[in-house]
Amino acid sequence: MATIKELAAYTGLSPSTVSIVLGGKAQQRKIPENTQRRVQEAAQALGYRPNISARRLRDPEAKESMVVAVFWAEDFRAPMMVRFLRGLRRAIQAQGGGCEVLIHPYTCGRLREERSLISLSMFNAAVICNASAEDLAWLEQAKPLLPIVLYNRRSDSYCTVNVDDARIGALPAEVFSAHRRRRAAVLTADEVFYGMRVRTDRFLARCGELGLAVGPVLRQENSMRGGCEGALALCALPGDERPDCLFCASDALALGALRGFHQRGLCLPQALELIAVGNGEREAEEYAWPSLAVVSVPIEEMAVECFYLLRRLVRGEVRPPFSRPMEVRYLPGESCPESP
Amino acid sequence: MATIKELAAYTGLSPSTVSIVLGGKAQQRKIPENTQRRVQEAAQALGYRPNISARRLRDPEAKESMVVAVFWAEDFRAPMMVRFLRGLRRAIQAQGGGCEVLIHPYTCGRLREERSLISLSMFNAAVICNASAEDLAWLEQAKPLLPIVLYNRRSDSYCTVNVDDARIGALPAEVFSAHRRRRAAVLTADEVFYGMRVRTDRFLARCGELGLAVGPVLRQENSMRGGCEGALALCALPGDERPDCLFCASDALALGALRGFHQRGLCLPQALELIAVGNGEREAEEYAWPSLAVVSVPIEEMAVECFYLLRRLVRGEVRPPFSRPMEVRYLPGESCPESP
DNA sequence: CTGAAAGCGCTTACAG
DNA sequence: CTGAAAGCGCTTACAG
Repeated sequence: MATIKELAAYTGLSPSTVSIVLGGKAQQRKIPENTQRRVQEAAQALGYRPNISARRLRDPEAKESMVVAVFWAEDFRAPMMVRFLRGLRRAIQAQGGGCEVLIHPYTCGRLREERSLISLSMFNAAVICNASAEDLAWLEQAKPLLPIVLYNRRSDSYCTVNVDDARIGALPAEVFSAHRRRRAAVLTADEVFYGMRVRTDRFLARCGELGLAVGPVLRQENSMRGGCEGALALCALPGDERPDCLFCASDALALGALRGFHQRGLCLPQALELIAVGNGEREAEEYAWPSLAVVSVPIEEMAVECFYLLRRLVRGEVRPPFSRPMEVRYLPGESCPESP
Repeated sequence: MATIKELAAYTGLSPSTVSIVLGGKAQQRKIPENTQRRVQEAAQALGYRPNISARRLRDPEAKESMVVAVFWAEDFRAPMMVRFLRGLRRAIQAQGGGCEVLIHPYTCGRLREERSLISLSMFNAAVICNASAEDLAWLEQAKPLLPIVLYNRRSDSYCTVNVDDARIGALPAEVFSAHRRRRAAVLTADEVFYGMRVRTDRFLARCGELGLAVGPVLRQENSMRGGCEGALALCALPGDERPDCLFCASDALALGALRGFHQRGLCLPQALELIAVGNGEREAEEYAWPSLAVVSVPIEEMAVECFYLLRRLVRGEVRPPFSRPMEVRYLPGESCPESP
């Protein structure tokens, strides 16, 4: 990678002149066309690429601004990143900017391979989302030296922003019970983090407490396809094993399940009430047919809190571990209406 | 913002020692606990925040890596960013990494306010997505000095990656005509860029060429809500004005329309065939009920091409303007099956 | 155990 | 019109 110094040597000009031309200030500094051309040709010939860090180091405006990395799993959870970034953006704008967002997609379970978390020279702080148990274990031991907030995970040594997973599981059970449903089923996916298990377990336990029978707990790929297959499997059950209410672990599963139920002519909510964990776009839930009843995960608000927590961490105003709990809300929908 | 030098002055230590402690190398350099504490306390007291640019400037690994900014509109198009980032990530991984992605949400029409495009000290190159006519006009005149690729826009002075908007409009007309449909309608939204108008105009023109009557051209908010309202409006038309085929300008509009048609008990594809511009997640199209027939916009592949073009631009291997055309594909679905 | 010095690549007064 | 010098904030040999 050529530097300005090298271009200077190559052209026989000084670094100052080269810098002026490359910075687009030739006009105001009255550099003749000819000199400009020499510089441009040299840049082309030597493959010059400006060093952004060096430029930034000199830029007084840039000094105030900090860089926050968002680690997000590059799997079925990718679409949820939109909601998170929306919240993050909101928080940054609310403080008048001054924060750049660096996206770091990563493979779940391989957070340890992300050198940037160790090198300390890529960003000021990081929000780590979607961490697996392995990733968390590594974090507990590696202890990166920069401010970190974990999104929707528990930790004894980091700052975290959390939802109450037990509540997410209990709520649907209570609604189903109030609606006098008799047999509940669960449509979920591989438990990529501990909270998912808590949701399912707590749903089942609460059903038990309320006298609801619990039908099958189906585990499918966390996608619409998985949801659709799950629904078809439920419809294939013999009549007495068929549930009349269903807890879906994600919007994707639920939306796919709607298709499966349509295919089989099963009528919601009459034959089956459905409540999903609302982790997708609200509009997709509302304009589904039937619209989805959800226990809504406030992803945008959680992103805002992640940012605030990070800021307090950077300023030394909070010391980890610290957990910021967030409320989940139950939003009825046609798949499980308020007054059935 | 305190610097290491200031911490050194404050503690009476040298900048070297402070740096060693702050870099987490106290152990290996045998700095006594006590000195460490002094440094940490000073950092706390003075509100020290490391300057990432300065660190990066010294990091030999970081030197190779470049920073690409993605400008994306923070409006109804936000969800499409997921597909774009997926493609970008794929391209970066294919070349073995060495590229950071900076997300720059912006307000459409206000690109001119993005100082980072002028300052040159924030990133090496940029992909500008969703630019409005105003934004494009500004770009043509302001001519930022860094490598820029425009996503899905036309330009006389920039490199661009494009789909054939005329083809996107013509294709559905041809399918409807082959299916012997008689009256076509359009459900679209405000034309936030020129290509959208081309799609609609070309659809209408092609219908005319093929002898298809054209019913109303409805303009709604580009969202599921808008789509739903559009569908309800279509159903409210008197019988002889009601279309039997519909071209939707986006997946969001189409998915919302499906709900509207369900509400009115309109049967797809019998009563009405529907083809959408496929700009959303493929899975949402396939698992809709009925599944959507789409003219698919290859967003991921376009992102890959944006990256390649940017790389060639950075290396001086291509000179703007240059347009990379991308193929669109027609994917039948239940809303407009191959053999009706 | 700690410090003085050099240098990463760049830009900007300042001087000529 | 162009160049020599200083300095942005940091880390790392090197010396003691």
